[in-house]
Amino acid sequence: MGGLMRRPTIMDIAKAAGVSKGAVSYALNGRPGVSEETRGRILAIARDLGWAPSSPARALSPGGRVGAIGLVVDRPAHSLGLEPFFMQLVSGIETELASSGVDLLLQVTEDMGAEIAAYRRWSAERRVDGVVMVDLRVDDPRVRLVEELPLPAVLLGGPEGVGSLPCLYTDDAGAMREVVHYLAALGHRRIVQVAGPEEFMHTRARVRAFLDAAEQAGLGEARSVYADYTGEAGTRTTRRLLATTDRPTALVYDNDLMAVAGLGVAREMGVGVPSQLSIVAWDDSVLCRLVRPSLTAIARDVISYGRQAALMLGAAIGGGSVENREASRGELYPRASTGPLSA
Amino acid sequence: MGGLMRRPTIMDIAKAAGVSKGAVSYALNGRPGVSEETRGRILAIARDLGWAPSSPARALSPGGRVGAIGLVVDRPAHSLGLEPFFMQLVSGIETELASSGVDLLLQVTEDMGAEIAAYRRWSAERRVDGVVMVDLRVDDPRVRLVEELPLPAVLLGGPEGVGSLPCLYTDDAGAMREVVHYLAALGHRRIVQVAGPEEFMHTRARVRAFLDAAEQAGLGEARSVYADYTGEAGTRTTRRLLATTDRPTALVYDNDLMAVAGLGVAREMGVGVPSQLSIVAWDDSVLCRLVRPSLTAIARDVISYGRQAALMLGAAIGGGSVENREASRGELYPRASTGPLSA
DNA sequence: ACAGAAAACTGAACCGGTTAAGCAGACGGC
DNA sequence: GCCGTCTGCTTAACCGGTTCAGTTTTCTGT
Repeated sequence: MGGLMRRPTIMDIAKAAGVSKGAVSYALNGRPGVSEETRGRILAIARDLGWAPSSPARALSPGGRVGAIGLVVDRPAHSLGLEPFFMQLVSGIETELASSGVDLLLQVTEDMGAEIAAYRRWSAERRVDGVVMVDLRVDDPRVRLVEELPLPAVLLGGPEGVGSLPCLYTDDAGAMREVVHYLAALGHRRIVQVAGPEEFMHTRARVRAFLDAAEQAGLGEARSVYADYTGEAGTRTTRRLLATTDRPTALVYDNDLMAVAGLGVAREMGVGVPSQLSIVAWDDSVLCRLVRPSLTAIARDVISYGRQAALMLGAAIGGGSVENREASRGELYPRASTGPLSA
Repeated sequence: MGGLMRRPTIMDIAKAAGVSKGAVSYALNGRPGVSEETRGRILAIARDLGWAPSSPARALSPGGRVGAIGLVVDRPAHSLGLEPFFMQLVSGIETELASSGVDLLLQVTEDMGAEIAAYRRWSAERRVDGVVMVDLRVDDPRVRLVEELPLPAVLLGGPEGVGSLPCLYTDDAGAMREVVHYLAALGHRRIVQVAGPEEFMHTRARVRAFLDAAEQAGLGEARSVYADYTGEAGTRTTRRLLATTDRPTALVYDNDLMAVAGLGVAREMGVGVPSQLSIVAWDDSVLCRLVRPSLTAIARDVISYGRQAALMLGAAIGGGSVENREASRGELYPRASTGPLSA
């Protein structure tokens, strides 16, 4: 059940050093108010005792931080496990937090209502100092909520629709244009985007960029269909698309999971990849490299994306006003799933 | 930067209700000491004010809980994103925690040293009330550490090597025997297990069960090779195994990621699945269903695994002594990747 | 009507830190 | 010699809850 020794407090240190607990606090926090000699003695005792500051006690002091930030991931649990994006993001956030001893609270919810409840509770109960929000939506109710809550936040997405909140955004439109031009250059004319949920802002941006770029490239028959990022949706949608008489010759998926599902369907239906169908996945991952043929993908540096988000949130928590930032754009990695039509 | 209104405290409620803060505390916690009428009034005021208890303040009181538990995942970040197991586990843990308002702290580390440091810090700083530990190792240093720390814990794994800590274990050996018998019944004689890292206890258990069952079934040439769960390891190992003259006719992978990688290699090398090679994956996931051919897999109910772990940890935190439990065993789901040899 | 007990509530201490205010002693300047 | 400042430390209040020990009020029994 664990050791019995009471955790040492600054009072224990004070007694051992023969000073008051105020002096100990000054010494431990590197503030003036104690002589260097006393400070050294106190630090040594603290080390010997294995003292560490009580996070709740710190948080309780006026102006104190709880030393934790929150992240809510609102995706169906079974699809989530497969999206490397989130774990990578978590990983990136944590590398940044590690140095400052800040922890990450992760919550997986099944709907937006639960997500909103989580922010409310975290703020009201003082569980976190701030939150990173992902999957920005059109008219996102979270934006207004968090704006009026005492809860610093950084949005991943935007820069439109973020209200007064600082955001970290990527040039999805630019990356999408690159994809379309690449496919056009390979000779594809009937291309379809299997997009994410319509309510996501980044879906909007990508769809618009896809259609615009296609039109500009003279690909009249381009269109986008919405799906929900799950493998099932990828399967269903692809099956439908490939069953038409004038089936598309290239498909662009908004996440890797749907792309892999699509690849499976093509194989099942006897449609050769890339000989008869090219496939591009958004968000690269080991997954794209593991399947055969390996998938051409848009890769972004999600780890550094997470790090930057954590950095910005740290600044926002610190109280400064934070500038919006643009993260590095995704790059296209051509692999075996794309090519010119043959036969 | 967020609303300006100060968070309401029980003192605010006390003033509004014209009682002392002690009375408010009794009322809010459903304890005797206030009349039903006063209690009702206080609750109404609390609701109107949008009051919620300050987590740090609660934790600070003698015997107070911080209302959070921790989970450290010690896997390389890039492979991790793909293992549905962890997200499912997180998801399961959280469904159990949700009702009691307990939060989950997630930390992703790159090595065991960092993991141990995390437990130390969490315990010393009172960040969590307890932890769930996964991937139990042979002579696991975490066991002794956590035993002597004031830090309730539940281990996923065992029941050997868990010291005095409560654990939740699965009958991996039984499931493995089922796999071997299934393959033997299909006529396979040269089977190889691509196992996880040797230092994991569950790897040991599975390897032993695999070899024992194979011998019992008269499959003299069965053997196990260790890998590290990453796609790269799956690729490399499979390539090596399939390049031998007497190549195996069936491979059993210890996780889904390596299995998918193996499938890719087989395809690349022109080895038909399942006509010339059968593949079984441990831990089912959407991934196994998405690739073609779909992978035969051992599926466990990871969500309920997580829930049970959370439940046990809750009991351990509560102070009771917790019985070890056996979680439901994984079941074999035969799909398209296994079959008798043809040709 | 009044003692005694139970119910309702108050006041204060406590958890473990931070920090403003106060105070004694050393030092420097003139 | 005295005044003022600086250093080094102590005291005490505060954060927002919980809880124990009392105190007052109300109920009960005879």
